[in-house]
This record gives sequence, structure tokens and C-alpha cells, in this order.
Amino acid sequence: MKRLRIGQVAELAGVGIPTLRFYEKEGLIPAPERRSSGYRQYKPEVVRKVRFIRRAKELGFTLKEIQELLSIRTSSPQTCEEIRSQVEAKAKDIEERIASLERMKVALRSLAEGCDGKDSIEDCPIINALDDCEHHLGDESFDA
Amino acid sequence: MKRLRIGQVAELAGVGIPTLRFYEKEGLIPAPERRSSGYRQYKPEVVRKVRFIRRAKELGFTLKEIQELLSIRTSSPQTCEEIRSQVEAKAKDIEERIASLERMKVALRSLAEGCDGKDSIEDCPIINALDDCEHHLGDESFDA
DNA sequence: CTTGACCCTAAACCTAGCTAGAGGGTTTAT
DNA sequence: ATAAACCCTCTAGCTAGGTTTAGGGTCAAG
Repeated sequence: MKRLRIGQVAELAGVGIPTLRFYEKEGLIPAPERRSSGYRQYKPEVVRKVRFIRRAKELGFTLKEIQELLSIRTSSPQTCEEIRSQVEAKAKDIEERIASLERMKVALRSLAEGCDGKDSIEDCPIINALDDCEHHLGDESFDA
Repeated sequence: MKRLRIGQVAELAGVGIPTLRFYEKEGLIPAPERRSSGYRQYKPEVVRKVRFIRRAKELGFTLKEIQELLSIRTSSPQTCEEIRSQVEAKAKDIEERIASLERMKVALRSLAEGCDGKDSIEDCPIINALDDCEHHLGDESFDA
């Protein structure tokens, strides 16, 4: 069966070599077999796993969360409902962040609108809002 | 004029005391006056500033970005047009961030949809996607 | 006039997620 | 057989954004 060296896996998966050793240390990927020389010999499947980790990371999962996802199977839930709900929870989380950002955007836009671009620096409504951020970036849109 | 001790500011702004000293060191909030004993004496306004920082942080701005927003004035633009355009740029930035989060959300939702929650662990489409992430998290929606 | 709550500085430590360097062995191509 | 390219471990360092610790001084109440 074909085996890959660490550099090849890194290349194929789009990560650095130290990252693979790091993932191994953290238990995200299994420790591969070794040659007598100590060289790691990876099964080609690991490439997909690493790519998955990379994409999950891009999707906003932390390595810890990814690890949980990867280890759910061995933690033996009865159905995949448990897994689905984790993914769903993450989607909700993202939704909330989007909503927050929307509010921030609106606030910034309304801040920019208050300015005609011709005031002197002293009269700029944006600057005033920054100094005294209650008015434009006030309670309504920003308080927790 | 009323002055606040650091502990009061921390309490009112919802952050820890070391955080305030940290923000001061990093130039996010001005160094307050001191008593002869060395105690910091804050003007009440700083509370709003710190709350703003906290909210901006929650919205995904880094301290560096927040510092830029807060220090726009001292970077001496001639008119407030320059400021307006910085705020506008930040709003665009937020829009991009939102778009990226939207993509993540859609991807996660479509992953969750493939699962009815009743499959056995062996047949869970999410797990399969994890093991073999080409199918559900495949090239089309996820590859960089 | 002392006790407890508060404040000071400086420096070390923490999580996340790598990245780089030191020092040395292995494989492969010519 | 030798040089380039590759691999090994171990330790340290990095950015971000703080938190903790150590060793002290200060303030207000009783």
C-alpha cells in the first residue's frame, strides 16, 4: 500500500509540516506508522482528514471543537442527532455574529451619513461620536 | 468634578482591573491623572469608551482596529471627509465579514440537512463527511 | 491605630495555533 | 560517495488579549 512522507501530506493538504506534527501531538490526526529510521509513513486518507480540519477551521470551528467532532464517534452517541445538533448550534452561533455585525454596520453607516465631508475637523460628527461614543454608537445599537 | 477609582471603572465598564491598565499601556484609553499616592483618577467618560471597546471587540474588531478608529483624529486629516472614508471602509470590511459568515452558515446548514437525526452512527451523513469529507464538504462549496 | 479593602509596579503566565531554530540523521540521485 | 533534499526531536518564540503573582503602599471605618 502506498505511503506518504510528511512533506507530501503537507503539500497535498495545504498545510506546513510542523502543523502536521502539531495536529498529531494534539490528537487531531492519528500517529502514523514509522519506518525504522523514524520517518512517518502516512496513509493517503490522512490528507482528506487534514483538509477537513483546515476547512472546519475556516468555518469558524476551533481545533478543540473539531477534535470533539472527530471523536464523537468514539464517544458513542446512539444516533447522529447529537452530531447534527452540534453543527446546528454552530450555525446559530454564526447567525448571532452576523446579526451583531449587521448592527455595527448600520451604526457605522449612519455615522458616516451624518458627515457631509465638508465640516472642519472640529465639527466632524464622527469625531464627536468617537470621543463621546454614546450618541452615534449609543446604547440602542451597541449596549450588551 | 467626580473622579473614579480603577475598580469602579472596571465594575461599571464590565472589565477587569488589569484590563484597564493593559488598555492604558496599549494607548486605547488615555493615561488618567494620578493622586499623589499614585492612584489613578478616572473621569467618568472613560467608562463609555471602555464599553465601546468591549462592544467593538465582541463584534470582531481587533484592538488594533479599535485603536485606529479611536486615533483617527490624531492622524490629522484635513477635513472630516478622510474620517468618513475610513469609517466607510470599515463598514465595507464588516460587509465582507458578514458575507463570509453567511457562506459558512449555508455550508453548515446543508451539512445538517443531510441528516435526519435518526440514522445510526454508522450511516450519519455528517460523520461520513468527516471521515471522507469530499462528498458533503466537497470541492464545490469548500475548497480554497 | 489598626484592619480590611483597595491600589501600585513589574514580570510571569495563560490559551490558541502555529512557526522557527538548533543539532543531527536519512534517502536519493548522480 | 557525496551533495541536495528530506526527515527527526526538542526547545523557544510569536500574536492576541489578557490574567496571575509577588511584593509592596494607601485609604476609610471603627
